[in-house]
Amino acid sequence: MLLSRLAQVSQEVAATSARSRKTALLAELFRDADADDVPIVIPYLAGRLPQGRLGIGWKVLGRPVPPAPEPTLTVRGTDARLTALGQVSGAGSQAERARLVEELMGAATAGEQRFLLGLLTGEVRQGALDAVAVEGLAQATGAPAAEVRRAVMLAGSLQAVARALLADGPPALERFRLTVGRPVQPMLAQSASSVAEAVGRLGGCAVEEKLDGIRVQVHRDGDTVRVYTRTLDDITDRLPEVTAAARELAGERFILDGEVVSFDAAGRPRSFQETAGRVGSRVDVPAAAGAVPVSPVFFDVLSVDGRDLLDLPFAERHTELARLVPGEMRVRRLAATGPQDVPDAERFLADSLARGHEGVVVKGLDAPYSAGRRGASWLKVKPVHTLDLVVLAAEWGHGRRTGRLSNLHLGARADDGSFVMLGKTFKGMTDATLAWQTERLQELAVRDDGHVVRVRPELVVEIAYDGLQRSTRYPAGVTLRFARLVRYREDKRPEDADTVGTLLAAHPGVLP
DNA sequence: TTCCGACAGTGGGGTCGCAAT
DNA sequence: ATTGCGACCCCACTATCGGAA
Repeated sequence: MLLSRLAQVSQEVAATSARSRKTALLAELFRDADADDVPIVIPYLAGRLPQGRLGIGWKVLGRPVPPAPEPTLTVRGTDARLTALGQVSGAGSQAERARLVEELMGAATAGEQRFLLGLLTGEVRQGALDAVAVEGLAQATGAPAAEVRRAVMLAGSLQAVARALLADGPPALERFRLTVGRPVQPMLAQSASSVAEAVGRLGGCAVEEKLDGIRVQVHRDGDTVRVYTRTLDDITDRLPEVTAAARELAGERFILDGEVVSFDAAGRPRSFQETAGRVGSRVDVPAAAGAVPVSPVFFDVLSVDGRDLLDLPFAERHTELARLVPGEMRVRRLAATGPQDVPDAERFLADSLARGHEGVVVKGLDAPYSAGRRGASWLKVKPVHTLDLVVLAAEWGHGRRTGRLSNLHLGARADDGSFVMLGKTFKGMTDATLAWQTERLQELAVRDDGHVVRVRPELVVEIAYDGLQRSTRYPAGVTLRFARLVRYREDKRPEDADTVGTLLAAHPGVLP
């Protein structure tokens, strides 16, 4: 298949807002593709590179290259060039990659160049990611969409399913079963604002401690253990403690779901930053493990001794989990049966926070394991803090926010009356808010460099956040975690904003 | 007809590893 | 040694489509 065809369809998909039309366009494209094209076509359409990291960003994509007059690039040829490009390493590699990019761009027509640029910079934005591709694939092959979706979750890969489907048709879906050693997309949680709300929505449920670490899926088949992240990357080699822990368990073949965290000598969880830094360390794992040892804490089991447990109710999966994993390696939990247990659940949440954890997850006892879904049967409850801060500047938005001031720079008051930047946020804004603040902030503008508009510090915003974390970037040495706008406080003046001092006092222990 | 679940989009901060300076 | 960049962890929230109620 020619790249120009793909670029053309991508543009058409982006031009329509109707999902049914997007699906139809993709289905038509898939019907014309070879099975071997599809593992490339699908990630390209989602704005993803099958190679993963390539080491090319804005800096390497520098100057424009004259386009080719006629389309000659094929999808597979382009992929081969990018694969070769990704394998360049060592001294001078950046220059060599830049040369290869220029060569590729020179072979592309103007339309193909636009598409490739979007692909390489992650700006494809056509409103069709994997979910729409699944629908299109179902339409193209006559397979039921629900079965395609399930196969994708179990395969952990849309590309693999697409190739099999286009080569062999709907019967190929049979081959995608839960398999030890092949990661599946993990089940995710939605948020609830309180324990009472969560319990009310779920009825019979369990309340589990929410640990602030790295989600892991652990597969063991005899002596072989593999550890995968939420995005299904294999991190086995970085976590020898997890492999050792999995080998201690009584079962020979299983898949467990849990969180990796680090506890200090006193048994309190280390901060997310410390745990994540440890898990990210690849070069000298023994040294990193010595400084910050981690422990797996499991909360679900997907498979044991060849039995697929995904469709069992959570209560039954937990029974299997308790049989396989000793209590000290399982997450703390409270069994609840309904609204009468809310006071117990609230005490459990308070206790979890006192122990240094993030909050709780309330889980319906009847629910199956919905791989890859942000299902309504797992509800996380975390405390939310709020502050009144001052808008110091705003950044021009991208994509659908082009032409709108979007990302706010947030400042707290200092003792001398100046303002200290604590971080940024673009979350929590409706289109009306965006329109209003674009107008209002431009009235207050003192400088616009085309990216950041600095303003007189006059507008007060109420900001919600999940906690304070250390920062080397911001002057106070701290920044807000997951800051989002609640509302503009037009009733407040900058002198009424919160101070750095009160913020630090509210979160003791964040700074040494 | 209205409601609501699922999806896509818009980016945030931190840390690590690699190459360039 | 330090700096810049990209990848990959954690994540909240809104708008929209289209099927369910």
